Amino acid sequence: MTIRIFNSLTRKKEIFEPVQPGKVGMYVCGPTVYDSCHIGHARSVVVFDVIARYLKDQGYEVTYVRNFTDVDDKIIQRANQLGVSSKAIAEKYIQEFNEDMGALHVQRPNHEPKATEHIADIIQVITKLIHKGLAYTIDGDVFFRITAFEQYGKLSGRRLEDMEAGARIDVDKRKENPFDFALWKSAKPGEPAWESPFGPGRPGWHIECSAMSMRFLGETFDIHGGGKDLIFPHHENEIAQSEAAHAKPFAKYWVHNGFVNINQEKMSKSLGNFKIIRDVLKDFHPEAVRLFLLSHHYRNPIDFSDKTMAEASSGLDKLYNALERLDQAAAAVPDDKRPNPGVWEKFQEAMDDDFNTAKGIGILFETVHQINRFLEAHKEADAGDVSFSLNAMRTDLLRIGGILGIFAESPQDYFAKQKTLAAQTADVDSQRIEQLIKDRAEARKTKNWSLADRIRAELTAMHIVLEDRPEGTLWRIEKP
RNA sequence: GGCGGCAUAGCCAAGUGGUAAGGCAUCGGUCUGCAAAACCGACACUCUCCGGUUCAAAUCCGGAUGCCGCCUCCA
Repeated sequence: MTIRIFNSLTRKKEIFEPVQPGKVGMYVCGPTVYDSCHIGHARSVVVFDVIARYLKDQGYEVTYVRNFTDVDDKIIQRANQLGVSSKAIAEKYIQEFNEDMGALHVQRPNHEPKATEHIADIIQVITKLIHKGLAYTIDGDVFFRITAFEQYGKLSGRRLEDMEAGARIDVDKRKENPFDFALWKSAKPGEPAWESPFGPGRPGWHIECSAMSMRFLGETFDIHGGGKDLIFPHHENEIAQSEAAHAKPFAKYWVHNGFVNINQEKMSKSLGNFKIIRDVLKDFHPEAVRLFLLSHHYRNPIDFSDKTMAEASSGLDKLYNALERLDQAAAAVPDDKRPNPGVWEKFQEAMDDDFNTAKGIGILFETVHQINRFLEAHKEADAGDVSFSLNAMRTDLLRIGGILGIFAESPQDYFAKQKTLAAQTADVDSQRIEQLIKDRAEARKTKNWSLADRIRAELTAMHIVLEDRPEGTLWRIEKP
């Protein structure tokens, strides 16, 4: 099996060949922990979660590292506003992050380093850069000298000359070049600081990833990931620091995920259209969120809205329905572990092509369709060969679910949870509804259909939908 | 000003040379006292427009139009 990955560095799909055969080192930029995580963070984390899961499934020994930036201007600012320590802010939001991602069934990386726990590593890299003449010190600040790294701009595809024309930020006049960036920021009153050979201070943003990736993955590793917005300047600067310091290639494959828009608008603080993960999870099942995020190719932008989420949610219902039918049909049959040639292989093919989860999900639905057709055609059948293929289908379905991070629940639990979710979301007088349903049940018992229908109409006007089942009448809020 | 991306049915979306996956919605059917849910079936002679390359293009090249992102903290 050959995996092909779109490499942002070359802007081409390339055949994936890890530095060490059979092993994958993967570093993904995690959040700066100064606020709650939004759906955009979720996308990045879920996308790389799936990539890690898939590589592991394919037999690679994966070392997955995702950092927390826990010292930074925004954290300090937030801490000062609230009158607490930066550390307290960072810890609060790291915990929130872990809760949110846990709720989304995200598997933990092998290492989740924090910048503040690797100050020594960071100082070491900076020292090396200074010794090599690639960085310079001014009043306790240390800057990287970008002109000393000839290939600067190779990831983002921009040249220094072009950028200067568009620069519209206040330039620190002390710097040799306006695009030189801080490796170390000298201590200021009220800010966290560490001792260093260059004086007390704290690390700049970019250097932590160079230091920590080297600590856990070595000087050259396989996959470096993050959101598209990190390409410049963050990843560009990481490359400059790391390759200049070690004189070796940094990451082989650069993988960047696209943005999440909200109702076709860019999500931003100023527009006030941030969607916090915990709010989304109040309305939707975590696996519906995953299915939504993975229904689009990871490099394309996606639009988050009630409509698109509701669609993903319906889709997940359909998948769980099929699983439930399959469980019932296959219940009496001994499990056969033989793989079903076809379904899993097709899914694998999709994933091998730059982790095309959207295509993979299409295959999932196609399979569900086949299963339903089969079940319809063999309603009475329980013959051995028939059951065998069902079992194999089920195995494949669950294996695919294991990559996408869905089907973690039994269909029964899933539908129970969906119902609770719907009831919580809606503001209804459930007592009154229950009473009306009781009245209708009476009417139906005496075959008073006209009264029964009147009650149904009344409930419909209240946007309540009824489902008469053998075990009783269920009700739910009409889907928007 | 520089760099990059995208334009596929009512909507979402996959598809980088071989004759348009999948989902949602809609319509028809099975089921039901009627419904709902579930399932089955139907649903793009065509991929923004114009030109070119090719036996063959949604897919490659050139141009036009429209939308978006990055160049500043940002997943």
